[in-house]
Amino acid sequence: MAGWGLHLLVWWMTMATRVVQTSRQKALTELRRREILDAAVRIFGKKGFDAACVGDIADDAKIAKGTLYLYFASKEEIYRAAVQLAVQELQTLSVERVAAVEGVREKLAVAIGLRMTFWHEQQALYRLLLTVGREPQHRRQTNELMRRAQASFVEILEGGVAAGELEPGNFGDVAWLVLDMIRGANERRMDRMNTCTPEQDAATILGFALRQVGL
Amino acid sequence: MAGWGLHLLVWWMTMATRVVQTSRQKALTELRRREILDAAVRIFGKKGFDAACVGDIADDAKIAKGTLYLYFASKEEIYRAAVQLAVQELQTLSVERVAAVEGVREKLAVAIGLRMTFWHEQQALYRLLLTVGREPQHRRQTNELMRRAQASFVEILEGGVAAGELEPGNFGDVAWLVLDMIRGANERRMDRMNTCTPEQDAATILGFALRQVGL
Amino acid sequence: MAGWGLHLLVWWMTMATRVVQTSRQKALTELRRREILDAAVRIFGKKGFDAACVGDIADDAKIAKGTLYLYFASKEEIYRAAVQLAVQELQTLSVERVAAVEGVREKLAVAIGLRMTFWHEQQALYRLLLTVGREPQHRRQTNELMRRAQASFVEILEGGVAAGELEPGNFGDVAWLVLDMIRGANERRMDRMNTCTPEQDAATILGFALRQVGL
Amino acid sequence: MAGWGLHLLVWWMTMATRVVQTSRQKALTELRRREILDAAVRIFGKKGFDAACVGDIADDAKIAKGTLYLYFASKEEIYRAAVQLAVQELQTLSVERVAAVEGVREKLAVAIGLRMTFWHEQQALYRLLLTVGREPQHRRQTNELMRRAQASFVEILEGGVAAGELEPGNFGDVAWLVLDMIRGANERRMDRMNTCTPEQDAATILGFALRQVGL
DNA sequence: TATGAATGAGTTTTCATTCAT
DNA sequence: AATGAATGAAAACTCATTCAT
Repeated sequence: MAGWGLHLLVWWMTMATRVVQTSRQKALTELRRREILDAAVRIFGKKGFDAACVGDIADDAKIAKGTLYLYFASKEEIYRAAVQLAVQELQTLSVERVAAVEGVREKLAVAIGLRMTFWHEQQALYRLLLTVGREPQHRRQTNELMRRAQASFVEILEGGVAAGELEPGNFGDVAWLVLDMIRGANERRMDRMNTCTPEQDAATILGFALRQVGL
Repeated sequence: MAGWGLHLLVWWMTMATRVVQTSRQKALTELRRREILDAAVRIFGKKGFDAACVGDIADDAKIAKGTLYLYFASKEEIYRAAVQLAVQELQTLSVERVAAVEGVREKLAVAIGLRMTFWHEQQALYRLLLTVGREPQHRRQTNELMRRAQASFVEILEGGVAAGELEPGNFGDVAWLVLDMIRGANERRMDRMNTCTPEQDAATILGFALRQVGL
Repeated sequence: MAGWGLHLLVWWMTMATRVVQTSRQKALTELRRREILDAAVRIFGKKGFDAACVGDIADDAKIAKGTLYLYFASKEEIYRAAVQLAVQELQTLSVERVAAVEGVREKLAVAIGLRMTFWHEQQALYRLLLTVGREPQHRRQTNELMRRAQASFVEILEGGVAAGELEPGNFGDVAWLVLDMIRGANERRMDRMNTCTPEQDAATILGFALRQVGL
Repeated sequence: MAGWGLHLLVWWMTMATRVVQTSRQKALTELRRREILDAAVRIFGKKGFDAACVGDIADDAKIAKGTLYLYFASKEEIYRAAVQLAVQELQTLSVERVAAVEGVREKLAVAIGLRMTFWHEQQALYRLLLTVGREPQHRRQTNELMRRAQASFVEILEGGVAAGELEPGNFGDVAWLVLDMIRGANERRMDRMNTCTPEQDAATILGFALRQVGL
């Protein structure tokens, strides 16, 4: 009974301060979404999509289960948003860093190195992509991300041709080669089948890539 | 009493046919197991481990749900058996075919080509490995299989050194390179991101590999 | 294929000797039923009615599951037959032994002592009555058995009145008293809450009973 | 910023109502648990442990199957809680009422009478103890309860010795006698083999008991 | 907006009974 | 008469999602 009276009061005060709230609200909402996604990445990465349950994510994010559904429409949605978020970050970072250096060799080194260290630091998220991302219902999204990553490597190599540093060639395959190797090295490190540092792996992969394009 | 004589006769004949029965029975049992595993591969491959339900597999195998449990103790068990079966087949085939040709170049070509076409023909099963095999609970088994595959490539390359066809080198990394690329090419074909034939892909990968070892 | 030819032959020989068989068959059938019931008592007694599964009983009886159903129509039926069998045995034995002695005191001693030792030796069966017999679907049968047992004690006591050894009284209650105590003592022994021998318990119960009827 | 002030106010009021909420919540939870246990007692008592299914209990309690599992971890747990609850109630009541009267004779009369009427009013629960309680998996818990009940009767009798109302004797057996008879009478009433009122039965049993201890 | 109790469809697994051989 | 593979109905339990507060 007292509960309701209080609720009404709160509601009234909320209304009264709505103008101030609005912009703050938006920021808070965004913050909450981030917290939830961070939790989701940790939990999905640890348990896989099906084995992870919404309650686990809510607990990890320190909110109630029902609250999750104020920010995301479904478990699926959470997954998709989590992946999107991380990949966008990587993509932005990559474009920026690659643009900051000169020469194919350097650009390749930066792009490969960034990917290796980024995923190394975001193991939970990478695991998520590896497992959940390969499941039938998420395949399409994952492929789209891969395609974009490949395109960015092709772009670097073609920039090299334009600058006269490189002979023209079938760069599509080389780009895939690089991505396949980054993925392999990452997985092996996560599964402890690989004792190199991310930097050493990056160097090896760069070496392989350069040899393929004749540098 | 004629009765006892008869009993003995019946007993003897029963024993006599038992041998026939037993072996026939065994064959039937083995057949059913195979049918179930084939169904399992199809269903797991299509839906992933968790999303696939035991009833789906039973339906696909055209038997009752309960019957499954006469042949396998659990869903897990079915998965493990399905993977084991296929991988054993590939491994045996690989060893045999590789031994049948001479020279590193040839051996590599055979090993890569076989893997590409084998998985091309067993797409459902490959999908199974890609998805289910990466889930946390199956990681260990999958890694073990990968490790064995890598070892077989290293062996081929070291055979080349022994035969004086190749300079010694760090073949471990090259072996992983090859496996990573096979995997990438396979996945892309399954996801229709790749329009080459398995044979063309195999050729590309062989080219990359040979360039890395200096042939 | 050979299997069928053999089966036909056996069938023919079976037909040919049918006359001889008939009576033996009956005896064999009865024997099998007994073997099954013995197994059932062991298994039901150990696990309870629901937890015991038909396969366990078949295994214990060293026959195939399907064969059970040639002798009994259902699990229920097996249970009922098992109880019936044992109780009939006890009843027959009791009547016989009680008739063999003279005097209320002696007859009571024999009836109580027999029940104590009988159930002590047939613990599995007793357990069966205690657990399964109290379940709703078996209540009626169990009650009928108890009623008969009570009647036999009343009969002994009334025989004493007729012989002038005892004053008339409400023997119904005393008879129940005796049965309740026998049951209690039996259960406690099975559950190791009681360290007396069955004979000591019988003596205690007899003492209580005699005091109640004024002997 | 007014905004922060508001937040603090809301936080404080939330805390303030939380105390009220919490205790109300607790009461509701306890209520639900009771409703479920009542339903469980009815259903278990009617069908036995195995035959009763969780859905039946949920239906009877007018909640969804899943809701049960918010209050109890398993079917087993529900059973244990139901028995515990009732027995605790009886035990408390018994101690209290027995302490309220003077003299062995009176104390015995109260203890026996209470047990007879309590179980008469709680037939469903008594049935539960009789059937489920005797099943192998619950034997231990049931025995423990019996042992405690016996001890309470022994205590009454020994109190009589201390007060000089009774000669010392082997009260253990007499205590079991009383419990065995209470049980027998209860069961017979439930099975309609007995037409006395609980009070008449109590009187009969008291008479038997007093005669055994020489009163 | 935040909560977490409630829901019920859906999952794996068991087992009494049947039936082709 | 004997077998044991096959069946499928049920059971216990889980969890994404909803909704009253």
